[in-house]
Amino acid sequence: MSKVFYVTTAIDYANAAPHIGHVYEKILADFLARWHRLDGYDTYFLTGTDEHGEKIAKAAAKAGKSPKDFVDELSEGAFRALYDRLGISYDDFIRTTQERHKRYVQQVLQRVYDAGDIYYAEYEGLYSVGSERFVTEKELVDGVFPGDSEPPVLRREANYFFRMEKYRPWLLEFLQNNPEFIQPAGYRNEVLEMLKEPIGDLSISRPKDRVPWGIPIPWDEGHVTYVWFDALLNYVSALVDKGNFESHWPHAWHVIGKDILKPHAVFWPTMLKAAGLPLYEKLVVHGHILALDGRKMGKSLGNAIDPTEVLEKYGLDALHYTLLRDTTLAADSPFGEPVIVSRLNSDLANDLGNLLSRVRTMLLKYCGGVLPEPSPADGEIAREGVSLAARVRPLVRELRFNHALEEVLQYVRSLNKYVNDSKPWELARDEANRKALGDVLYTVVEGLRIASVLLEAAIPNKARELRQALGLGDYGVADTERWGLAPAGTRIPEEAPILFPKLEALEREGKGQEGAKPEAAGGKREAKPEKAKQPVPKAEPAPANGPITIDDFARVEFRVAEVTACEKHPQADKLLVLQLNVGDHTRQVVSGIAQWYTPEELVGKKLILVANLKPAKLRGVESQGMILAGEDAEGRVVVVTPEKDLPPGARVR
RNA sequence: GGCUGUGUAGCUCAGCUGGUUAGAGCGAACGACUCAUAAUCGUUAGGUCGGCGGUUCAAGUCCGCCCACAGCCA
Repeated sequence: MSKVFYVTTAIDYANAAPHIGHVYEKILADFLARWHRLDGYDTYFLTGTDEHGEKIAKAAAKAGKSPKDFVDELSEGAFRALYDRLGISYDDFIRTTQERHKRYVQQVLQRVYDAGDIYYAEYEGLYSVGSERFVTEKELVDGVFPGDSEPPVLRREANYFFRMEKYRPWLLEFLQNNPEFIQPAGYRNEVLEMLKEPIGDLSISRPKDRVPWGIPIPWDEGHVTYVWFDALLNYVSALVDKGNFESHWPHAWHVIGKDILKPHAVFWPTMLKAAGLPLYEKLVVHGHILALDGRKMGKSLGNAIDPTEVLEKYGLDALHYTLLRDTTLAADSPFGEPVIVSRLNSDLANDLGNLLSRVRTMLLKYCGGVLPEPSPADGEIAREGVSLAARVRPLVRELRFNHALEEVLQYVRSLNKYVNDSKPWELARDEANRKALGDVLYTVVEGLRIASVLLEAAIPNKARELRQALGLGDYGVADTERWGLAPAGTRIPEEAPILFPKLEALEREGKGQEGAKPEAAGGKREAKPEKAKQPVPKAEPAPANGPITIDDFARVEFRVAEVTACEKHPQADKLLVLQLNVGDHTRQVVSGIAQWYTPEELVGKKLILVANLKPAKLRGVESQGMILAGEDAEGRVVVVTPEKDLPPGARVR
């Protein structure tokens, strides 16, 4: 029984530049692809871009380009170029505007039509151009569909519909009988919930005169295929084109974001069923990447990570490793540069890179740069090493990538400990210990060989560099289950670059006060957090590093807040604890103004609150923000209040 | 409003089908060592496992209610 693995990512909608979320998903899929290749699977990895639809036609028109030129530039110039630089090891990059794809979509449409599962019907309703679908009154907020810039328009259309509802009972039963089909389980529950009620039929076409940019319906030139029937079929059309449909399709794992769960978990299986095609094997759903403060990333919020920038700054291996190590599929994960820096420095530079460095130095110094002949293996390190793959493999298959990597890192740490305990530098002082010295160094090299292979799917370039620095070649996962494959007598290179240079400088981000920034680099010195930094709110002489931009300013959220209650801090005589009414909710804020105000005189006052300051505990009491105050010539602190009355919660800008 | 999930040491999180003194990494303190990228290794951190009640010989681990947060749906 040969092992086959087919992995896909969602195809990216080519209407704007790629962001970190796109990158995250490709890295997840890349990890799976690389792991399975290393583990002896006949592996095929597909990614690509989704290039049809009204939104693209509009974006192209706005850019003054033809749709074709527009998507060419984004698909090749932005998405594919970025993925190449990221080392995404795709085997095929499909574009839905390619002939091979269009041909296949038409074939399948015709087949389903002939089978009677597609019908023609008229429909009238509110249509959101931004979201490319009909919406209901209920979904509108202030007359606009959330996320759109324009209100929906009334449209009357005749479209083709796919009889999706017909397959609902079948799908529900299938999912109940196949708990592993959608992973992680939380997303499966959501789908089961959706299927408890009618899902309706799926609109699969648009009139061509309105949306010319799409694949024509084969039996009706007046219509083009609507997004999902077009896009989803890429997973199959790419295989059919290369002739490996039969061999690979039944082993397909689709990696997707939770935002497109329904199309993949509901539309797609029913489409496949109607088309008489077998189902894919597994749906791998991931959450979203959030900013470090736990909020959504967005250009307008100014907290988005630019993938190109972090790639250049930290390298692809660190980016891959960190995104795999510090996220979970089951939930949204906060991510940012401090995470990368801290993980890069501790795991990759200190634990792994430094271990390579120390063993290389000793080999060069004590053994003339030649890997010594080892004694037969019997130690703990060898036993642990050869059994490591057996522990990592299931973790990968269960999509617990963070655990899989941590497992290997633990082994790396045990190698460092082994070196410390064995003290090769002492053995080297006495010629009588030659043999023991050689055994120790060989053991570490073997351990590193094993670790490098098991980490290779996450740090593809550096794993090979590591082995090259030891004069070693490439191995598969199975080769880590045997001890002693590093050939004795191997000569290691005299020179090798530092594997993971450490980052000393942590970018100044000016994130909230004393926040959760993992004090990454520099560490030891004198970076004492300077505790009890009481924020006596005196106009905060913000590090005047030149003027700030309007965007910087926009990140601060000021609101009017009414003091509803106030008391002295139980453990600090300079602090007051204020309860504030901020319109729709209340806040507790600790402020260092006890010398200037009594609790009584503050109650009822309206103050200005910095509402999005990261919460902090001051002497054990939580402070959810900060109030504005100024200081007069005598050093007296005065709180800021609105000149005329403003309602609690009103935004100040 | 309905459903699902989350809430464990300062921070990020492990803890499968209930069972020895609740774990790891990071950060911090102290110590050891010098082959190494001021790296590594060891020790220490005394956390009501969100709250209340229940089942049980025994509960972060099961049940009920409540609180907070998130997601999905309406």
